[in-house]
Amino acid sequence: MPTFGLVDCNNFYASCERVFQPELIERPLVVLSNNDGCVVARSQEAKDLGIPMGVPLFKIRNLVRDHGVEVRSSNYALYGDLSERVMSILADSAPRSEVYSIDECFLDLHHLAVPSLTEWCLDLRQQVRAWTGIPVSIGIGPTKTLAKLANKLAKSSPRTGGVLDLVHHPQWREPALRKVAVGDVWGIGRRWSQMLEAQNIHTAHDLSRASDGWVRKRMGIVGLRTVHELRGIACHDLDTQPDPKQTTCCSRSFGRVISEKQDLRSAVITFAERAAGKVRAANQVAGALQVFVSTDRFNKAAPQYGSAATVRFALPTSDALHIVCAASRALERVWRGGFAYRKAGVLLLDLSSAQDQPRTLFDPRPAQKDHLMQAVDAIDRRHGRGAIALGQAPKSRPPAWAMRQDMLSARFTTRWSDLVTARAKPDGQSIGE
DNA sequence: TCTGGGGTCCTAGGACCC
DNA sequence: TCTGGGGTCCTAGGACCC
Repeated sequence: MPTFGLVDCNNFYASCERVFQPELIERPLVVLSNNDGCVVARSQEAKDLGIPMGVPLFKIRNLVRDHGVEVRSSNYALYGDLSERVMSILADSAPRSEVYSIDECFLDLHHLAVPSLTEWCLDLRQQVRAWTGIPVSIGIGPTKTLAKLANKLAKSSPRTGGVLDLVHHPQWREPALRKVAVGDVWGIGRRWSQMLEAQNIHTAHDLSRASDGWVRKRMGIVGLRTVHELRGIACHDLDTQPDPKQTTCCSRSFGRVISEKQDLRSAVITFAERAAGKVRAANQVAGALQVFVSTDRFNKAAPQYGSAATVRFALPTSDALHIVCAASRALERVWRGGFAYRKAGVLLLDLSSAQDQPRTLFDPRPAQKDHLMQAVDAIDRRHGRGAIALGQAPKSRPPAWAMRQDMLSARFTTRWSDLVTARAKPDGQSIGE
């Protein structure tokens, strides 16, 4: 029987913050989205206070004040780095693995010759914890969907010790399905959850017993796969070599609204440069570009406007000069004066590998241009993103559209200046700071 | 006052072709 | 009064994920 393991970091962003700020341990802690807008991660203590996922910070101000909740801005440099460390341990542990998200990894545990898979997973948990400081839970199932479900239960019931195996304990499968709400099943989002509840389907178990025909009609082939997976029929294999990306995006909400074309332009140009950098890092080229802008959708009093424009390149490119020029032209098409803009973004579309591009007889890409971009990328790698920018990029620092990040912790692992220092106390007894 | 960013897949409908 | 069938490609929108 196929045996999938799902390793999921517990309260990942909150756990990352704690690794280098031990004063946060056992305290209610939330991490915010960009612009310090919504709660995107919570420590267990914060969950216990009833702080929901995704709630805007201003709606829980009283809770934060009354319970001394610690608040941090998102620190993706830190989370990304710790994620890589966790994932490299996991990749070494199993013959095949799939990094599914910044805090999740599927493992192929099928051919693992160990006496007890549960014991083996408990050891792996310990190892990740000891080497990175990050706590994880592990669910095991005959399908990815059941591994996800087992993981959820492993995390929520302490007596599992953080590991639940539904492959070698098939008798636990039905009770497990009965315990999980239908909306918590992997692949069942808000809309389908509402629809299913209205049909008296409340748990994963109820859903697993729905008829194929009905599911196919109401939820399409995607929903049917989920139902089959709940029954133990694997529809999704491990994706060890994820397909190269088809699109890449760089977009932001601004720290405040913007009405000047020049400010919007500076944002769009910066996003275009960053998106171009991402595409070059993946050794890809883009066939087209889209710029989108919008006003503040939450401010019902203000006049609303949103638009997007697409520009196709004559030849696929990753050259920042081409991409910025195209973004600038696209902005001319979507810009309308008299609105307060809150968000903009640049999408690069139709990505393909930089290698297998057909060359044309009149190829307008001199090799020198490639060298210029390589130099730009090298400088950015050495001195940090944005160290070098096109002449069109913003001069004001911080730019008018800058994000709010008022509670940012240090880049403990990716910046020399942010390293934690350990120092022996004068009495020589203990290590502090 | 204050509400994230970056992706994937599927489906339906229209344009167009033979 | 009567007006094909089948295919592809493209796009927009809707569902989902973290």
